[in-house]
Amino acid sequence: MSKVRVRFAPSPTGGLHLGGVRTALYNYLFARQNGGDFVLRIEDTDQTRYVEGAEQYIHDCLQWCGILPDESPWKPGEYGPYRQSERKEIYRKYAQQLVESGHAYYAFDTPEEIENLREKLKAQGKYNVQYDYQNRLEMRNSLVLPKEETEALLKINFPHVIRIKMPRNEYVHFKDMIRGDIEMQTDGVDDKVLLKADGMPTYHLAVVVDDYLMKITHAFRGEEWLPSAPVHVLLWKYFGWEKDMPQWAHLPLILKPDGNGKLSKRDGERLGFPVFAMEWNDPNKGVTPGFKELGFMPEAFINMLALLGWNDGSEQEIFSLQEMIEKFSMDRVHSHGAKFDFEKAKWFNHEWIKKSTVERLKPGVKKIFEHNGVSINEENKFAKIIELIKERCILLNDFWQQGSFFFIAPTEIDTAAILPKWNENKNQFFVELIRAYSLMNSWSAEETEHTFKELAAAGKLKPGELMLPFRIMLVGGKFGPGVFEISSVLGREETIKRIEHTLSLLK
RNA sequence: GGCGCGUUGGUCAAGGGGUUAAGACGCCUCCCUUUCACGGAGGAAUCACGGGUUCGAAUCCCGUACGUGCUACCA
Repeated sequence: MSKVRVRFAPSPTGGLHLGGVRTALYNYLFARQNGGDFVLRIEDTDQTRYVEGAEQYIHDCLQWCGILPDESPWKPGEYGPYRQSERKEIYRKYAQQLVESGHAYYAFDTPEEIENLREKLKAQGKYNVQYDYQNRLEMRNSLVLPKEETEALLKINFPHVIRIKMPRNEYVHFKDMIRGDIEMQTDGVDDKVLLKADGMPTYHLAVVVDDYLMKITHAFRGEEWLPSAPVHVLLWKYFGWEKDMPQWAHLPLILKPDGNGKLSKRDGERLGFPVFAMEWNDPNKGVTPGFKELGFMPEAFINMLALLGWNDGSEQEIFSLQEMIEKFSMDRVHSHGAKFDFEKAKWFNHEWIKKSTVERLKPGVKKIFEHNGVSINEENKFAKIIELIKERCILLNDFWQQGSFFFIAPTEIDTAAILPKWNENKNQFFVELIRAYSLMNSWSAEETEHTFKELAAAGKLKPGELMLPFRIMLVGGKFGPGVFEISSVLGREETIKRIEHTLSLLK
């Protein structure tokens, strides 16, 4: 049994969306689980859609997710190059081999001629408007042209493609790791172009040749590839590589949360959530933020993604990468698409924030604070703050909203929430509280609470009615952890200053 | 239109001939907390439809409907 070898083959045409990351993740899990290799290959044969910088971006996304493969396109590697544009010559050689064996042919039809064919078929009311066994003999290709003419055209480099000659009325069988045995008839598939006029291969030729040359044992891709799978299976056969054909798995689609259809970038914009792992800066279309920028932890992101289409059969929902490697199995991946639910995605992140240690959270949270103009000098105090507020943060960015008041005195005090029940007795209480606090020997949450309650009892006031005003004085509004915890972190001086400030506002 | 794939609460889903049809998200009620969360208890809500097979079907088979994908010199 040869070593397991999988590949992830994105095309550098835009941001890395949810489905792409999930395909990469499943590839990664499978490879790690079996002690195999995970190859990253770049499908950049469509030069019209190629976007500068997308390769590096894909690399960065996978790195952020923690699932970078062993061999990247930037290292030569054992089976490189990994950019298909750099393998151009290889594909031509194999395509010609197919022509020689009679499974493919040269086609010299111009785009207009193809268009004419389509128009003609439509006019005849034909259902299948495609270049196939029914009409290939009426077209301009090496099947009908005399040998000399074909050679002459090739010699003058007349624009041409190489098409596969799809057999008529044959059945192609293959096994899908998720769907089981699949049988498809060849008639439904047209004579796919294998090599384009610009010399680049199409996906159909490139996957087969690359998977063979790179010794791929398991090929996982989106469900949208299922209809053209017979072409690929046939190609493996025509090349005589049948025994090396990888095992297939066609992954379910990720669908729009509302309505129907595949999740797209537009849906994210429309519904207000990201669809890319990381911020994607399209040179033509501008910046689209990703899960990372929104404050997702990579652990939560891949956990959520993995569970969108797979579970281990237990009630467990929170998995670390390591646990996923241990428990993942392709035969428990669903065969149907799943609608993406952003609320659930946020729940995963919340769970991960709660479960993460302060040490894990610290660097990221620190960056957010620094981004907001607060530099962290006291590590211990910062750690205490994170511990105090992490359970109420759903996204990493919430740490700022939940914790900024520890560093910056609130500029807006919600006095409207205090005023209705405010009176002279309460005012007096806080004046005395300031004095009592300034006389305390030490400063802890327990002690400030004790002093607070004692003073309230002395003034015959209910502590409960005083705690809300106190909270608002310290944080500006009705939120945050326990008030005495807050004042203990804030320190005596700052606590008193904030009480005084609000008191002056209430006059 | 053709072909492929699919269909368990609003969403993610377990379950693969006998179950009171798990669990999670979201929603609602209550408790805890005189903030907000966290936590705890409870609630509403589901086997697309029609035929078979069977003593018995969410589960197996067929059909229909619906959804989705492909039907490019895009991947």
